[in-house]
Amino acid sequence: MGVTIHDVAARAGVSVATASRALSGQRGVRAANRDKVLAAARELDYEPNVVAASLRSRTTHTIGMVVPRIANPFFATLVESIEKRLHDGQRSLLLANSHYDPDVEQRQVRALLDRRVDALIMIPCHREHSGAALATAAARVPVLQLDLRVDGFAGSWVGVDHEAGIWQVVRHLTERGARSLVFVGAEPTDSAAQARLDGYRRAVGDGDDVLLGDFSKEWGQQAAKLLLRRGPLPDGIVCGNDTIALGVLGELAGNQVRVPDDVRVAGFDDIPYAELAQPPLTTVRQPQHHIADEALRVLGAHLSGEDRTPRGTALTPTLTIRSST
Amino acid sequence: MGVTIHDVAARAGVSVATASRALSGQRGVRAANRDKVLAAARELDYEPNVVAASLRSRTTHTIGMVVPRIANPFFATLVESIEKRLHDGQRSLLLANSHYDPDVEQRQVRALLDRRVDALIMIPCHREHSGAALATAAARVPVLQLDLRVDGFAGSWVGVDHEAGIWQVVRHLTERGARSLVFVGAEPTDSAAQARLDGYRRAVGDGDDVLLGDFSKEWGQQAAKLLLRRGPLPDGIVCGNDTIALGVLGELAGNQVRVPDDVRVAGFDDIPYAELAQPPLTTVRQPQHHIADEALRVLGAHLSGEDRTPRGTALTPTLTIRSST
DNA sequence: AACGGGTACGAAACCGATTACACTCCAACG
DNA sequence: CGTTGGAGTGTAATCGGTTTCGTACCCGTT
Repeated sequence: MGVTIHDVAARAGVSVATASRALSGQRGVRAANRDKVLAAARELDYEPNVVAASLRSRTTHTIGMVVPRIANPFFATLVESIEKRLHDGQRSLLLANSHYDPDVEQRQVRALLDRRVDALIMIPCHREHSGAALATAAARVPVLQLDLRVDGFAGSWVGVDHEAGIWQVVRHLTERGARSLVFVGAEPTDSAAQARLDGYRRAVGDGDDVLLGDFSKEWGQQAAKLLLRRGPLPDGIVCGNDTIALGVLGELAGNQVRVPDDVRVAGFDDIPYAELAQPPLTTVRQPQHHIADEALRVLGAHLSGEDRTPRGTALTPTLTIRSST
Repeated sequence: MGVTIHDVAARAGVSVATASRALSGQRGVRAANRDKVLAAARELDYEPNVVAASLRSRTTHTIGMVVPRIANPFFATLVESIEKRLHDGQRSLLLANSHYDPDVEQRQVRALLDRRVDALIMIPCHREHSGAALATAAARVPVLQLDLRVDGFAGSWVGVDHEAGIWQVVRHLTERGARSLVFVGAEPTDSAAQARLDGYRRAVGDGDDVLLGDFSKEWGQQAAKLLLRRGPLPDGIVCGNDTIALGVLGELAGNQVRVPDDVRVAGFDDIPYAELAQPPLTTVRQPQHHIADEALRVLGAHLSGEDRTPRGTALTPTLTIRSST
């Protein structure tokens, strides 16, 4: 069952070695022979067995990717971009979800390494606890951290400058006349939460007002309730991401608070639904396609062995101003 | 480089055959030997080479999945559910994106087959043009269509009863007193678009009013503009999916049309952002986790060889009523 | 004519597991 | 007491490619 390279070689009247070389496009094969092999392959409808090739050549043309939550539209867009570029380069994507659990993440990394992926792209779900998994992976294959990163891990990373993003938001709100601000973010268990919080604190200076939960719409709703109960609203609410911001907007709308008249609200990420919110959400756009491009550029350099020196690349996000501010 | 099963066998003082049997948990190995092998494996930090095992055993413990668009939150949730269940069953997921292009889809299917996936889960992007890819795949491995399906293809399918969903929406709107309805859907290139359109036409009967574009927010906005320009609004707008509905809501809000007072709007899918819309969107909830469960149940039966008879499973979606109606 | 060097090619080793097959041992059975 | 049968084990074949290595050949130099 199944046509093998032996059949192709036999039909072309050459050895399997020559057939292999011809099929993989190596030089050192006379044009006439190469054509015979390719013709034979076509006639027999030959489908190379990638598994066998992987075993001998020790490369699977497969990249592993571990993501905290596939269903998060920001990550999903990133996955889509990466997958497209891999497919264009004849590689495949083994995708795993960590569910924001470092233990699951560790198991997923192990599973991917067992499958002998050529490299690993990881969005580490925890600033500290993702370190172990990342280290074991890095000992075997090139590893790239995407978007998030692990504290003190000396490996490559590609993402955006979260601090700069928050800085832009704060400046924008200040220019619009906001005097009092609140930051509704997430506990800094991952590096983005940390960087955004740091960015906010540095931008605002003393007397900063900060509420921390997680990156969910539920937390946004809850935080908005808290703010409403607490007394007079601030002039502006800086949210740790768009999902929180959407939760905040929803809760405010339910309480007849007008945005941006009564309070201005801004998010982070520019997920597709930010634009569709009522009012459309001012947010910080992450250049996901650039991130994906850059990620595969760096990873490609690591894979080809040209340049294995760890490299951190921070792209600058851009403020997207809409009517919520 | 790397510990092989030979090293483990040598250390345990048994043959590689016995080591292999012990490690894969087959019976026919004396307990004492099994323990020696497992101990040796642990001591040497043995990592089985899955690629070699796949070559010989002709099974990769890998499932391929082709999705029209990963970034679509509905599909992303489905992918996440499937991935979780596969991981629990020690399998991995090779993910591919077709970008709604049957040619790309075909190439992706080929790539997955080359990688010798054990089975294929496919959300076929086109009612007709996806048939060829699906057929070539089905000739080699068990195939399951998810959510969408190909006309006239006699293979298994798991999804929801789209017609019943639309039917529920129409009845709900009618009960709320809506007399005139419009359907804003997508050209029926995929089976869901087709089924939802059919469902609407059947539910409403003659004199139905239908606008067809694609499943994007942009089309929703455009359709809303069209309706506004056209004259008096209908009592209710039935949207082909939530993304369209969100586009419609956005455009209406920008034109001071009140929902649900002036016009009621309903969507389909219940993506996470449906709840966050202003007003929160009435929609048809697809039971994605049930779909994933059922999908893997059917696929599991096909894989184990117990039951290879094609099976279509239509789950019933449930209407989720929110303030947009 | 002898030699050096590069190209083309085939035979065979190799990647690291699984598994077919043969064999031994021992308990159960007639 | 011989026979049967199943459990346990090892040897070697096998999966289907890639890659190493040796050889043959060709061409240009000395």
